[in-house]
Amino acid sequence: MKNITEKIVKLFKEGNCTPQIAKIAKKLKEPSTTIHYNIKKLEKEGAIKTYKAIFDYKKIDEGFCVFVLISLSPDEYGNPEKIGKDLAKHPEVESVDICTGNWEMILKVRVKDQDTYYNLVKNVISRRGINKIVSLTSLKQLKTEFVTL
Amino acid sequence: MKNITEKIVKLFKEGNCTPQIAKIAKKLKEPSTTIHYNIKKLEKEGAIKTYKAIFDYKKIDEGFCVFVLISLSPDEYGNPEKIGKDLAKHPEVESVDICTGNWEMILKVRVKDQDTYYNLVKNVISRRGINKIVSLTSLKQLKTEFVTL
DNA sequence: ATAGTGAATTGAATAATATTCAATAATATA
DNA sequence: TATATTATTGAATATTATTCAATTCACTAT
Repeated sequence: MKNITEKIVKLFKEGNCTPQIAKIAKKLKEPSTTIHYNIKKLEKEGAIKTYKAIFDYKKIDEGFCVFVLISLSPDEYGNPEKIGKDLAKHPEVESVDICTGNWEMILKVRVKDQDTYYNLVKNVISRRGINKIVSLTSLKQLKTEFVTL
Repeated sequence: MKNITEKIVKLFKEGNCTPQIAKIAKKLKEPSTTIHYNIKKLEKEGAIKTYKAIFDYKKIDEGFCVFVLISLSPDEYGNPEKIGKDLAKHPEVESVDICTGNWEMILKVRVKDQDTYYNLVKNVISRRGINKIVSLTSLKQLKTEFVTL
């Protein structure tokens, strides 16, 4: 037995999906060529970044979800994007935002369990330039990525 | 001219996409029927919730993104999901999480601009049961929904 | 070990869908 | 009003998903 599902999940996280033009056409009661034209226009304008799958993360071994509020050390205020882009490279990181307020950065992270998260904090998140972090663990997700669970 | 794009964007937020089986098959060098079988299995197990589009939100008039940390009033501690599910109904709300720590709930919200957000806070987020909120406005998004921008 | 069971893989045939293209219509611009 | 640009659409084609049946694989109990 090949373990294909893991590879599929990985591909689905970033894309490898496509619009259902025929179904959209039926729903909107328009010709499929019109829908096709408008979708391609949205893609060319860059309004649509990609098409991807949304998961029940518990079922793909990523049930532990944490919001990480990050306070940067003052010498990093001038270039928060450098740290942010580094953190964004990690596949466990769902989102990276540079923010206003008491925290300069917010991560949303998905891992298997608390142990895995602890290792991520030690090995990835704790680094020079990061002054303080507050971890808010999600106990229950009611909606993600605009999809109600 | 019909304004179809708005309707398409709305449909794409929750689904109306589908996997690209042929392309995945080529990437993984497996027969497309094998890929098909494995994807359908993931769907039946409920591991895949839906297939949808990811946007450059600035280009679809949702450039203002805020993380809302919510403190519930003590009489709501027993049933935070009621408020959460109500909030999840609103299309501006990308995610709703029940959390540990100083805040019992975290929202991620996307609207057009600060004015629209102000109205959302007044009309939707401020309600009985919500004790205190802290809004962390995203100044720059480096990664969203696992997609690097 | 091995027979038996259910699950996974796969090729061939078919059904469904996206895409291309050219014609027309609508809108914007000068 | 004339002209250029953009949007809509039907018909033809290319691509892709899906179905089905056959085979292989993995696991369990004897």
